[in-house]
Amino acid sequence: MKSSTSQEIQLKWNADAFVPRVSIDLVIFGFHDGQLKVLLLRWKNGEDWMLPSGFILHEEDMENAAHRSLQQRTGLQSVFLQQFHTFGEADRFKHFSKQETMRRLGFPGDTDEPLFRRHVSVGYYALVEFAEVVPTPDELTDECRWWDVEEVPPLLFDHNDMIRLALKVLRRQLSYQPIGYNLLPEKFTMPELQRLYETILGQPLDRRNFQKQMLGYGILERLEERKTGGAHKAPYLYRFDKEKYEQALDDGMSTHGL
Amino acid sequence: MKSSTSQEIQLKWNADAFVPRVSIDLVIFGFHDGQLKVLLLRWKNGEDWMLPSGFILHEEDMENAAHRSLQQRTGLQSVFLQQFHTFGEADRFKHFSKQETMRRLGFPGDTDEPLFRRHVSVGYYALVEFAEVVPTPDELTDECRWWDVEEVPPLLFDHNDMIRLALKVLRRQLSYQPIGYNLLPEKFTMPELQRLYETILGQPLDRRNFQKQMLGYGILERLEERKTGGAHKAPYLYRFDKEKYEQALDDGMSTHGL
DNA sequence: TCAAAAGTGTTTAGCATACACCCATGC
DNA sequence: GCATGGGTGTATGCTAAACACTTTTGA
Repeated sequence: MKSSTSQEIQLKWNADAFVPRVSIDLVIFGFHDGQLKVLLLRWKNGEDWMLPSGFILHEEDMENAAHRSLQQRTGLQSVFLQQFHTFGEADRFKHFSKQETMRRLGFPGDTDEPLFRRHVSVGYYALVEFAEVVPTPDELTDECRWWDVEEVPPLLFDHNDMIRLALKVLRRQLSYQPIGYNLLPEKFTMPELQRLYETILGQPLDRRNFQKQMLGYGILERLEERKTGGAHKAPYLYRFDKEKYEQALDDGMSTHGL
Repeated sequence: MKSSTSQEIQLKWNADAFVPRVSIDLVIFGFHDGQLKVLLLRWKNGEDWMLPSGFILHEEDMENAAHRSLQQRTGLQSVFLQQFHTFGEADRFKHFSKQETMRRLGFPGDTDEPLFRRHVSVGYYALVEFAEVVPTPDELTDECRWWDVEEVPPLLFDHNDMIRLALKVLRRQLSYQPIGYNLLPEKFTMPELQRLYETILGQPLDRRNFQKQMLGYGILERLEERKTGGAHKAPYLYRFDKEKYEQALDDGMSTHGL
């Protein structure tokens, strides 16, 4: 753990550019290798991991700030992004105290570092296509990579709570509106889609019922056979009907249709 | 519209005591006379109405701040209070521009009044027992009273949007968890409970199915007959089983069980 | 030819909807 | 006694859950 003074870091992060006291935290979900993944950042010169976060520019809509931050970490432009909870506890330091956290992150003493002032944080979760993401650290972090949701280490602040709640909301959401458009490649098989659902829900589903349900939504378009190396009967490929998919999303919930 | 300088108002509202840039807005629902009501405040010396709002003390949890503000407006201590959305648009002035709003509220010129700086606002909705509320204006308002949800006038800021969304979330919530504990007196009849549901949902329900569904939740306790002046067959009185009610709430959703 | 994965259709059960009859009370 | 509101039970239908057989393919 090398020394890096708070000055050093402050230089690269201009607190004045942003609305103070409000932050955005992103729980970015991806799906790969039959596992649900979440994107985490490792703080400079250390072993501490955290969620990607962002701040709101003075004249910027918060939702835009969330999209912008997501874009900066993943390279992705338009994805499923949903506000799920706002965290407003006075003390949001969980595994380590504020003092301890500052020390670990290279802010010695009790400087009045804007980063460590009390923040209210708005949590968003995103569903993105794993293969298209280019994980990119920011000015404060050394590394950005996917973690298996089941293997997330103790994170800084209350970020473990955030992931847990995001997952809870995601699971509920799954039951009344289709999800998958942003988590899978353009063409996918029904078993792949099913595995995605099973992974998110954490429980096995019946193949036949699943297929019926999905097709029942009327948002899937079937293509031709799938050839590739699969060592068994070749499954069909499907594609989402963007139009109808969006429709189904709106019908379910949405914070927009005020 | 009398003159009241911004100084006059600022004196009574100490912005330094609170976390800046974050506000809390409360959509307080009550039920009376077969109508869903919402509690509104009228700004000093004017005709402009708005939602009760609050701010977070520096060392205070946001949820506590919401409860505290609610307590101050209603006198009620423990009620159903739920965060439903955080509003983060850069410009949250709807019916009137910022300039116009400041003028109407007695802040002439473009003083840098903390109240009118850009805020991110966390919306909570509350369900309270109408008869127990003592509507109480705050330092910035002259009047606090109930409005029929259907007859709410154009409000300041984006407060009409907030009510609309709160109602939407409340309706959805109603479908997967019981509600009513905080909106009705301790003892109530099944038809009363039904009228509450019908009012919230904005549609008539079948008496018999409604009763079955409610009793199915296993959260109601039936008492003896109801005597009073009702000009027809006396309906039974019921009471919520607090234990089981709380249980049912937790089973449904909840932002707590992280 | 066999195991493993995928495609398809039928039965069943639970819950929500629709609906009808009897009882109490005030005018 | 009749209109109004309240109490209760049954029939129906739809959707979700449970379940079995056939087909393809590589080893």
